[in-house]
Amino acid sequence: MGRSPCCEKAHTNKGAWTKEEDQRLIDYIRLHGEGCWRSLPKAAGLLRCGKSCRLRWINYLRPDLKRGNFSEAEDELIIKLHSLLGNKWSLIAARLPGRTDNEIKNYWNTHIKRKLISRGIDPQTHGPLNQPTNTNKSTELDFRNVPKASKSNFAPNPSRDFNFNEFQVKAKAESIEEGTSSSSGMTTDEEQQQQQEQDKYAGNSQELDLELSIGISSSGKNNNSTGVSTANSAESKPLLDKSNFQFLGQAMAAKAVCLCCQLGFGTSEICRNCQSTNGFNTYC
DNA sequence: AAAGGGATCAACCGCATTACT
DNA sequence: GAGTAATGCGGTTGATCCCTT
Repeated sequence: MGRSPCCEKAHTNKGAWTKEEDQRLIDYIRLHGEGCWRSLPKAAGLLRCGKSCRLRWINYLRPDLKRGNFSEAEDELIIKLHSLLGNKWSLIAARLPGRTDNEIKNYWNTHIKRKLISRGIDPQTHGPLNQPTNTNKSTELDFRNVPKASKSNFAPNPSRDFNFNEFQVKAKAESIEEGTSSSSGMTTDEEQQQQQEQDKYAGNSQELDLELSIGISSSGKNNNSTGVSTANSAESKPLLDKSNFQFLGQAMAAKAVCLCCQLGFGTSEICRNCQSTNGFNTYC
């Protein structure tokens, strides 16, 4: 059965908001607060659908919004967050106070993409340009492509978290190593320049403490305890729901090796933190 | 001054997920 | 558990601005 429309389209305004509409929305939210967007337009006397009101408030009218140009630091932060999170604009926006997901998305598409391309960096993969997009390595876990995050259940488990930054830095280092293999057809000078940009970029990644972490459940008791989270956010949301976790599990199972070793902190299939009993390995 | 084209950004659309009954 | 409503998110569109010719 199809879903009913979110609003009575025949009786709603569309397009740009007028000052009067803005004021009505602001006044109403000041009095009653956010929430129940579906009933808000009627209550506020607006001929708009709830979605439209919500978007207008979040992206434009909210008092805590920071208007104006993005700073260089914000640029770099967005790039780094995007390399970690992909097009999860809402998650990225959560780490940039005063900026909205829509704003960041637009800014990415209009400015940062070009900036990265001029640096010789692929905006989607954050690897060198002209590199085959297929990163089909069994040991590589690409969280940028996991399905949309779920809001349910998957609380981080600090005791078993690993540092996502270290993971990312290693991934960067690997991609740079590949970039040096001179398969791109660039001249040596171009390669050197690109390499310098990438080195700078990878170096910055190390400086940035995003406190992004991934937690792996150590017991079957609570299978909701696994997730990637943005740990320093008051409203941090886990990135992995059940299906994502399945993806993660598959990726790890693709090569039976412990997490430390997957991340390059160990040299064999099992590290000192793993347990081996009766021929079965329990990976850390 | 006008036309054309690219850049920008607010707003919309459709889908996914969650909450509720 | 199934169906429906509400909300949130990411991709896309379209109006407007600005620069170049």
